[in-house]
Amino acid sequence: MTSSVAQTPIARKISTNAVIRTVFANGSISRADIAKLTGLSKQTISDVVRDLEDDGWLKPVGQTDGRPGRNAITYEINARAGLAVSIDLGSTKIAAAICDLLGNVVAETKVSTDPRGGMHLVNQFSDLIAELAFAAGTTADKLRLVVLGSPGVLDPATGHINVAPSIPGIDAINLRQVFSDRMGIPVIVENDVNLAAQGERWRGHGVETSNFAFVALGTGVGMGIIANGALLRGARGAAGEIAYLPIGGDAFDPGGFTLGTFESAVGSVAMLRRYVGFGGRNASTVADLFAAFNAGDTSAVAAIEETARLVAVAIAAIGAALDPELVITGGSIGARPELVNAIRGFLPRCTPYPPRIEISRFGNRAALMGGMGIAVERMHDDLFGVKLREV
Amino acid sequence: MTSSVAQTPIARKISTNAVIRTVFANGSISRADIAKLTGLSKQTISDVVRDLEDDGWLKPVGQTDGRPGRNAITYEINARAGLAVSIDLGSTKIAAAICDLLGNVVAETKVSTDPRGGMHLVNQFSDLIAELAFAAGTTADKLRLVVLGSPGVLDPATGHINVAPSIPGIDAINLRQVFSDRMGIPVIVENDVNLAAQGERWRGHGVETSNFAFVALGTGVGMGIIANGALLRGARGAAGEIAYLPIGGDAFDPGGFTLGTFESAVGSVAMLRRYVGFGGRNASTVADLFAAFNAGDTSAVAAIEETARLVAVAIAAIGAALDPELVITGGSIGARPELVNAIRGFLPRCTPYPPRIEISRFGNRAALMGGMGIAVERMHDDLFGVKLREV
DNA sequence: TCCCATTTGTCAAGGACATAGACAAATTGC
DNA sequence: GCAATTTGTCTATGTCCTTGACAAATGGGA
Repeated sequence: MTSSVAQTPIARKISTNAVIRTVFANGSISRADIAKLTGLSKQTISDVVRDLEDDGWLKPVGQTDGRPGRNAITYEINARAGLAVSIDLGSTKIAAAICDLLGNVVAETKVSTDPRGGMHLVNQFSDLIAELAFAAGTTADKLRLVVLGSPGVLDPATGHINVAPSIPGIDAINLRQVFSDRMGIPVIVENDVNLAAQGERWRGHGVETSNFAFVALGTGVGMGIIANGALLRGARGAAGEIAYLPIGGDAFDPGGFTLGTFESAVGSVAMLRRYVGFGGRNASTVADLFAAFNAGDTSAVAAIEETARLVAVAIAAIGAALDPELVITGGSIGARPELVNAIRGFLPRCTPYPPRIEISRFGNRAALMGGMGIAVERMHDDLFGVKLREV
Repeated sequence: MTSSVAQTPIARKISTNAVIRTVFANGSISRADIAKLTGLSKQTISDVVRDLEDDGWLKPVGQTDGRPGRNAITYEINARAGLAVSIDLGSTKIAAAICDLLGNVVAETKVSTDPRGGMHLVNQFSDLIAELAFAAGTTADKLRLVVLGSPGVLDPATGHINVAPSIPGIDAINLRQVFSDRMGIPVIVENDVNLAAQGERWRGHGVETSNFAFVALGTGVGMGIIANGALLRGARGAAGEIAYLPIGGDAFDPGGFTLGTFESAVGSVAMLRRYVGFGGRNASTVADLFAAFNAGDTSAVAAIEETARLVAVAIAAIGAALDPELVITGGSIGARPELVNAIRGFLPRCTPYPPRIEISRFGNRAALMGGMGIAVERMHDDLFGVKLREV
């Protein structure tokens, strides 16, 4: 960066941004082609590319040839110029990865969650990051950003995790603040299902659409919403908390009220209870239940069909409210094709405009992917974004 | 505008935008104060203000005095420099208004809808606009934009109204295109409930919040959603079509399926049928029903309570999906405080985080207000907006 | 009444950034 | 080897913004 005295930085910022975006979109490209694509003059492009190369963002990678005329030097993004961390905090496992400016994974790992929770998790995160940095051939001080996915409801403004029943002590500290202070870099905290939705938007089934929902079905249930191309968090960060949908039970029943009417009806506990209720005797886990289903156990078939019926009604409700083009399912139950096929069967019978249903492309890495997507996007914004002065 | 050869227009555009926004936010203001607020130099402000005054956007209105130092000339937006039309097309009435750049209503009227529909409506609109323009002391060719609110589901991309059962022939033509060609200015078509939500966001109960829903209850039911501060339309423009919520009946019942399960349970027809079912004999209209309620008719009380209970469940479902801070109710039924108070009573018993409930500030003018809000916003964008080149 | 501090708004000089066009350098095809 | 083509730099020019000097206008106090 030229150390200008803040004279007219905006024009150069816009030009720089256009150049970077063009290189991102086209991969290896010559200055002449950048000029053609951006509509800026050759001179301006040469100046901007020189600055970007001096600062390490771009690097020359080769030459054109085979066509008449002088050969051009081609440039690429220097992917290593920006590294960030994505962490998916689960109640039993922590997954973490380092990715570069282009979103390539340069190191990834997975460990058991420290059951003591609270500050012990912060220690675990920073150890994990040091290991990953070493594996990636760099050091932690070269990292620019951490995105942390966590279960629970969190305040969109402060990042404080208000409710996270499955992880002890995490709502007692401001995890974002503490972790950020420890690392010395910004930390973004986001609900894990919201991250999964972002992951699908970034490189999964959601790349083509701006309106979809990610529905996670497992021990608990949750939803991440992409609307108008952006994550929808709601007023208190509780958008997509479909555990409380008044479906599958009496909304005024105090039991369903506290646990969540819908979660009480379709969570893994409910499925197994339903199986037993139908006379099933061969399953004590959800995996057993699906095995029984595939073996033709009529109680298992009935339990799964009934669950699918309720999920279809929930998707109908979501469709009436949000009109998504697509619903992506994930989680230990939501990723089962047996269930999803059953849902696909019920859906057109309870809503006139059924959305498409797909199973998550990333399985249990969806939240990790989403964190990387957010990290890459945020790095681009921070490094090359054009911010108009707020009046 | 100086007729520059597209050299570096972006910096001046940004400065112009900052000046205009500052004058909008502060009303009558001097150039020196604009400079202080924007952080731009006095010289730049003088240049920009001169251009804006030459082009008619700003006008000098007075002088400061009473303080030491030379008096400053104060400037204001020339509100008349931009006029737009808002039309609310209903099945029985058409409301229309002309507003200026500041959103002041300069002419307003209301007529019966031409029952022949289709092209006859386009004729009616253009006649109406000519009348309004005359009343406002101007002519139709001075108008910049029309915003038209209509019932029905419309395609966000083309503006074509796909479903509008209560208005004949309107789905057979591309109303936006035909009307726009007739008027020679852009026409924006939007669902009327969406417009009502925009109206509340602009100058109603929604000014303080970025996440709320407008629920219209009347002959039919509908919802407009403001999420992250913007209207949420969904993939097919059907977001908020809560007629199809699987609440108040069996979602798999073919009857409720086609008409809409929720609408079949809480629309005005359903309310009156419910009243009769409870033994009521003194109401043939919704107004009668509320009169009977206020007279202590137990059947009316039961019918309205049951309706409120179902609406509360629907709001619980919407809350679980969207987490709005506020739900605004409107429409002939939704505007009744008797019903809304009953809803307020039920809501905390069926959801742990009940949103606030308010009755629309604008009654049956909500959609008209929303149209004006969109028109003003769009005029600002068109006239002073900064558009970066799309790479 | 007069003078001075204060504020407004213009003028002049200078820097950053963009464009256009000329031109040298490099490459392919005949 | 030469012409055509393409790349990338150099030069000239113009817009836009900033800073600092300065004239003009005003209120308050001696």
